Amino acid sequence: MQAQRHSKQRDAILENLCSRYDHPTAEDLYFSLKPQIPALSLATVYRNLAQLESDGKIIRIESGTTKRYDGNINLHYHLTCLDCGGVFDIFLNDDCGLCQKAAESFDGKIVSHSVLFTGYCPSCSKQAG
Amino acid sequence: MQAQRHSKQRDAILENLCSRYDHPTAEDLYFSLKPQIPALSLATVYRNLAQLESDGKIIRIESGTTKRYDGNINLHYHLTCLDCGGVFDIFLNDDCGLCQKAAESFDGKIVSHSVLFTGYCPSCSKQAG
DNA sequence: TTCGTTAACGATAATCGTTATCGTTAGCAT
DNA sequence: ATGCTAACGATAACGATTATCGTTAACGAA
Repeated sequence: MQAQRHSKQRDAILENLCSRYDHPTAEDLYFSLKPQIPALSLATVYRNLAQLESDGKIIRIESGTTKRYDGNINLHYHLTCLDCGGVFDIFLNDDCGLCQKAAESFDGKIVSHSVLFTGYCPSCSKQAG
Repeated sequence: MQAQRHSKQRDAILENLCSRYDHPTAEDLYFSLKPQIPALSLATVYRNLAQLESDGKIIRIESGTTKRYDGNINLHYHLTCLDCGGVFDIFLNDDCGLCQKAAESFDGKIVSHSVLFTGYCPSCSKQAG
């Protein structure tokens, strides 16, 4: 296995992702970084997101058709708004014993977990209900 | 809005899905039903899965690239095996207070939730670890 | 500092799951 | 039986992601 080389593009992608809280798609990041790195290719964004994810530096959110990414790797959950389609963070103090209970009732090995809520975000729930 | 009509295809899809526990993809169901309904079209499978899902009769599992479906609509969670790629059921008695805690700490409205564990299924965890 | 190796890049073609289109079929109310 | 149109089957289109390939640049060794 070869050493991973440093790259401006990967740095920029990670930095951009960690500085925002809207859980962008690969394309969102691409357009966000394009002014800063005009020669950037969308393929490079996908490549680096995959790499950063397998390195455990970012999180992939499986929400609907398009994958979204999160630079916050601390334990937290997400909610997809049925109205605006946005993805929002939900911070709990712990996992509510979910992993322990799951480990007790499942005859396999649990490595990680993710929770995806659906509902209405603060803004949309105030407007309509 | 027009009334939903009955169709053999939809019946067969729902029945097939409810009789199995492997969380098949649309294509899995298509090939499974093809001998029984030779004229079946893959588009029909997709159409009916979407309809059954919006009717609340089945559940869609967002696991990786391909959507999978589950005929069991009772509360339970899933685990994706990192080894074999299969999706397995995890039954807990309740949601461990997840929804309540989330509602308390989130200024929006929560409608539903899903939990996806990753790890190793019983069979794969016995073989390797 | 220069050189050689090759990881990573940019551009773009290919892939693949899913959705849309459209002419035909069949469920069901009249 | 007849008419209306939801649902069908076949297939084209779509969109997100991945693979390919020639070029560029990171970085260890000379």
